[in-house]
Amino acid sequence: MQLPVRGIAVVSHRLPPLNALRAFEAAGRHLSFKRAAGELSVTPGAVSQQIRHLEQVLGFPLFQRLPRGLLLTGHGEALLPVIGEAFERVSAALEEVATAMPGRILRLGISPRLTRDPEGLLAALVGPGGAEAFIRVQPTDDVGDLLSGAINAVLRPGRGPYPGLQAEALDLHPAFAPHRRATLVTWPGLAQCREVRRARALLGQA
Amino acid sequence: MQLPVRGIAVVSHRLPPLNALRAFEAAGRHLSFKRAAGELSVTPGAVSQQIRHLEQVLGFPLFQRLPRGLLLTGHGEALLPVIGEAFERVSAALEEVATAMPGRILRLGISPRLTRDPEGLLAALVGPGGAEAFIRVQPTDDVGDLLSGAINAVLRPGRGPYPGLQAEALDLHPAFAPHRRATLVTWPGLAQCREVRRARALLGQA
DNA sequence: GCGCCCGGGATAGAATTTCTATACCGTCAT
DNA sequence: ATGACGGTATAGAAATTCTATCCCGGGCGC
Repeated sequence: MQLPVRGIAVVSHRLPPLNALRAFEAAGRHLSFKRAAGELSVTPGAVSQQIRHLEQVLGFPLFQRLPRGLLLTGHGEALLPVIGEAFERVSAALEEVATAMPGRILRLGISPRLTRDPEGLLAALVGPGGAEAFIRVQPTDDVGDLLSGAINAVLRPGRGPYPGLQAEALDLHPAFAPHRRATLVTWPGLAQCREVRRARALLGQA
Repeated sequence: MQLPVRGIAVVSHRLPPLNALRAFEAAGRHLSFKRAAGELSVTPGAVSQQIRHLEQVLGFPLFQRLPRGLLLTGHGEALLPVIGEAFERVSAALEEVATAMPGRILRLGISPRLTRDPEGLLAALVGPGGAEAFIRVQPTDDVGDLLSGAINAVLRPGRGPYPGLQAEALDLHPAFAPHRRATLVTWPGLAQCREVRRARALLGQA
């Protein structure tokens, strides 16, 4: 009895490469491989490759490449809402069920203008043990670090604007005194995930 | 600017490993790693590993393992319909848009009792060129070949039953004369995909 | 009661996929 | 004219996925 041969594209389900769909969804939402890469914490080359491969599997282009950014083709426009909603529903269901995903680490920048000791402040907020398991802070307020994928969110003074990003004004926890307000900036694709919501709850006033 | 470090599980989207979700969906639908493997054209060990990894990422079990087959846990039951529907929607959208996925090959068994020359018959049905691009026939009516993943569908005389599989009675194309009816058996996860539908249209009476 | 079959589990290593690093390109702003 | 920007291509590294093989416990047939 012959088992399936690797290396040829057999019909194994009705789905194309799923990681490539994830890259497509993020790139379609941002209309930018560079920004999708930042959100997914990979390099822009990785996203470019994934999309190129997906287009080959499907047999048509999904994007029209511009000098700065992308346009969706008709096929791309037809697919993006469906893929986006599917991922949204899966993600929401997992958020409901998976109270914690051990091993997932939120890399959070905290502006040096807000505290000189981000790790100390974090420890003060969460008490001993606990939250370090899901968050890792570093002293930066450079949105460029967020865009490049070096961090996943950044707490910084100032209101923005932050085009293409999700920014939320927070009333800061008293531990930040004398600072009272700041903005938590993250990727739209991460804004609703559990770790970001927990961070928001920790850093803000209850 | 520090790019993301490989090897640690960073928050990169709200989704766990997508291939593992695919394995979960198939295993959940069949309540069997073995049958899921058959549908996905991988080995049962691959499915077992994928699910085990997914359970580690999520932090809880999805299945209760039995000596013969599986039960879904409460978490597994909560997730399966959502994941299943999400994949269904994605798949349907892709079926709508992707009129052909170059490179996808349907491995079809045709019973030697229906024809001694399955390739010749296939050529007669499709005319020169064309369909070979998506279908590859071999002379077998062994449902075990389907179950093991060696083929994706089988055309055979007889009505079944075929528990856990999708079976459809066909009025055969006159090229099969004197045989007039047969059953096309495939996996439920493949039954609606384009290649299977095209095969059904080719083999049956218009 | 025993032996065999079955489906899941574990592990080592192979194969494939995904990613990074690097250099390149064309366009745009200065 | 030049530098910055975002996409592209490629080689090779790293990670993921898979296969092969052996093992296990439970169920079933004899």
